Amino acid sequence: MSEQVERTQVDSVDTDREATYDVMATQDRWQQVWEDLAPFVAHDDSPREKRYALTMFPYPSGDLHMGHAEVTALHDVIARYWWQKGYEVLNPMGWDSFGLPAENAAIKNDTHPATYTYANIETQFESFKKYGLSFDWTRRLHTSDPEYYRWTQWLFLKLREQGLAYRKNSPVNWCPNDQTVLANEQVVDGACERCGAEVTKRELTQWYFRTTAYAQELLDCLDDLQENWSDKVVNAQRNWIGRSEGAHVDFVIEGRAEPVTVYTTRPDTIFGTTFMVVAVDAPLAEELVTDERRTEFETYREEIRRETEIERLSTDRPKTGVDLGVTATNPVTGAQIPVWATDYVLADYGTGAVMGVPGGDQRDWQFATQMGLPIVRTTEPPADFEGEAFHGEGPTINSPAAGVDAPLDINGLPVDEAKSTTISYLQDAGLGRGTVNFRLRDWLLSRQRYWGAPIPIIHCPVDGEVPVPEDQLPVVLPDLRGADLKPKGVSPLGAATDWVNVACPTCGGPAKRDTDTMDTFVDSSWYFLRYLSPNDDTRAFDPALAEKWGPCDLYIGGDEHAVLHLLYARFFTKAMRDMGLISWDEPFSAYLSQGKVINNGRKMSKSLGNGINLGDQLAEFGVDAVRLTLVFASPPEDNIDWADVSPAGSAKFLQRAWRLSGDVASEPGADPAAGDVALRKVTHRTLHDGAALVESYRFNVLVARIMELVNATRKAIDSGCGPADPAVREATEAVSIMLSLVAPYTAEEMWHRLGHEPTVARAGWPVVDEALLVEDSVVAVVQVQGKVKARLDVSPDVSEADLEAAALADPAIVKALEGKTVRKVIVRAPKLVNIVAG
RNA sequence: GCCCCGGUAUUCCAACCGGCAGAGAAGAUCGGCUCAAAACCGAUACAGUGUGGGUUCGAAUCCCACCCGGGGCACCA
Repeated sequence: MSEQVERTQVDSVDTDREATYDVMATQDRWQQVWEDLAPFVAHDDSPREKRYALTMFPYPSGDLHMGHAEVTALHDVIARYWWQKGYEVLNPMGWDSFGLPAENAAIKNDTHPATYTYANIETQFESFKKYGLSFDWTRRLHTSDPEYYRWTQWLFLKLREQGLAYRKNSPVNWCPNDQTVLANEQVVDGACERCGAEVTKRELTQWYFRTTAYAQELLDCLDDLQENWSDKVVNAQRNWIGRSEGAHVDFVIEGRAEPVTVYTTRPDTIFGTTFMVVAVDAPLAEELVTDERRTEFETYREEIRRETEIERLSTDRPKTGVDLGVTATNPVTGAQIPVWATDYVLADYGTGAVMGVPGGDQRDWQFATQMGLPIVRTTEPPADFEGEAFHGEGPTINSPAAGVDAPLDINGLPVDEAKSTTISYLQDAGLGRGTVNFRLRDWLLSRQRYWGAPIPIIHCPVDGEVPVPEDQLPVVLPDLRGADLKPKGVSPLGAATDWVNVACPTCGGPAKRDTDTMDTFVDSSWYFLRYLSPNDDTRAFDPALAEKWGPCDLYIGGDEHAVLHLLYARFFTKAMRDMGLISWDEPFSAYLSQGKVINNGRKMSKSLGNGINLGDQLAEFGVDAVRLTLVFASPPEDNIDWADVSPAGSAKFLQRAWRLSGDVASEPGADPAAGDVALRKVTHRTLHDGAALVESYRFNVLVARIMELVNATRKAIDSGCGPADPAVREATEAVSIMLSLVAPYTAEEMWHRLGHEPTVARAGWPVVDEALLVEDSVVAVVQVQGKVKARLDVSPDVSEADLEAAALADPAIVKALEGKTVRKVIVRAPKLVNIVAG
């Protein structure tokens, strides 16, 4: 070979090295190619093993932001990995497009909520495509489409048939600003979760889903989910469901046939019950109050109703209440005790009535002190106890008190035994029974707003509640816009007279439509099933497809939905299973919660002026660098502080990786077996470990390992085996494939420069050569008293005896042991020897 | 108050079943390249793992107590 030719080759390599990677041009080129290739369409009839990857679909408010960028970047790592590993991957995306912001925007701009909604959806759709995600866009859906909410309404009717949707009158949370009721879950610290206004109570007839019917199962299944769900979320759900064990105890009321049942978790303290308290807003209080006390009671009740939740929840305020004028009989002591109404007892928890045990409950203590009621301790506190009520462990006392003749004696028993003994006694005597209670309430789903799925019920004066016949679904929203949507005391649908008045489907007489819409969490409780056949106009979803694709193998989203959305979707799944629509118990086999993107230690907000605009970041650093930054910054669950990370550093790394593809001097298909073994070992180790890292969601470490391989390849090219070695090609191809999970544009460009056809996303994860994972020699550490004194190069399969001998023969060890007696030698071949000497 | 999770170089983060505290990155300093700067290449420095005990031949890792931070529940009887 002439010198001339050699120099030309070198020159061309050098030119390539100097060339810079045109990020923006690359993005434009490959986006178009991918659109034509459609490599991520999931085929229902594929023989390959399925994987269902799901990310929480966005609400269409404006364009995508950093939060969307993070969750989808993380999600895409898994989805793309599954494709590379040979699975058929279902990875759909859509929009949760009903909701209040669109309605508020419509009022402000005098338009229809759909205008705002669908314009934003298009904006976000274009941004998603630019962002290079592996979504199957053929399955796109919007919950605000009549074709979608038709099936939301259908499911509502199915649930109603099962008795899982019902209407009841009760005090509910009311947001005076949004002019709508709120679910318990949407009230945070007494304020509306959405707008922050102080929530008040209103007595209204509303629709509920009977989530409590599944309370125990929702709790039990968490044990299995625990393995593949974030601890945080499992814990939050457990707390939310709030199971407690206790007893129902019946108290006979003077002059009343029916006893009043109370719920208590401490039946062992029953001897200390010196009064009874019922919730002031419970119907029971109204029933019990004597005529002499009625006026006083009603005044008090009005006072309480006017209070906001915030006032009611403040814990250190004085206890209030009214004596109802009746007495109850303590079932074990026979004592006559007064019955009071108060606001510190909740109407909708337990039975709405409580036995007042001031000696064992701080709230009762405060109440008793304030009202001058007697206090009896029933658990002996430790000698140094300085508090008021005592609810800890200790022997039971005064149960009964000295000299009192009672049918039950639990004195001296520890709390646990005292409880079970009391429950057995109550059960035998027909005075009560052991029971379980949940904090979880039924899900209030009615909303007095417009932009949601109308509840498909017609109210007929003759036939009552009549479901809209299935063949008349969907009940389409009337065309309202602008001022029609303003809160005015009656809901927008209620004011749409033409729409409201209909013929009763049963008798044909005049009737009215239900004027509420459903909470948007209903829409998102089943969308993962609609993705299976989003255009099927004959049914909500195909059970056969649910069988094939479900449940979701991984769901990624934010913790803000840890209790609401996830719990509701779990409830829907169980209900649908019991209706025979699906066979699985849980919708999401694994759940990964992603952290937030913050800036400078604070949440991004307009008022702080610390917002990071996604579009600006993409324009400055390119899609891949932003995605890489988000994936590399921290473990997925942790928050990312944008001030701590370096998208410029990511861009730099991508350049480094890209440059490798220009340096490779062997032809495509070059046999790597002939290549440099040292580099091949790094490549195969990285492929092997990389797969495990993805599967355990340690994406940040995966990136670090790819960086390591890039560094090793760079070194091999510059000062090792050189660019023509086939191991360099093998390594660079591996980088391209692994990088395709995080930085698809760069990976595709590299793949192309390596002489391959698109798309690298479907190239397949290279098969790892096990032989290359074995090390020729490893470093064994020799410690004396736990301190490292020598290192030995040994074979990985060295015997313990040989290793020990080698260690004791090492000059440094001999020196360290001078004048000492070896007492014990611990050998862990091939890694370590520890010599204990003295 | 109860329940979860976390605390490792200046910073973000690694460290498998207890076995050399450092994989990767940011920033810093120095050097090479350059008329110069950026980019690029190379080198260097920086922690004994929140605190105090315990178990162990050996602890970032396991146990106990406490401190700090994040999250959930909370007048739920």
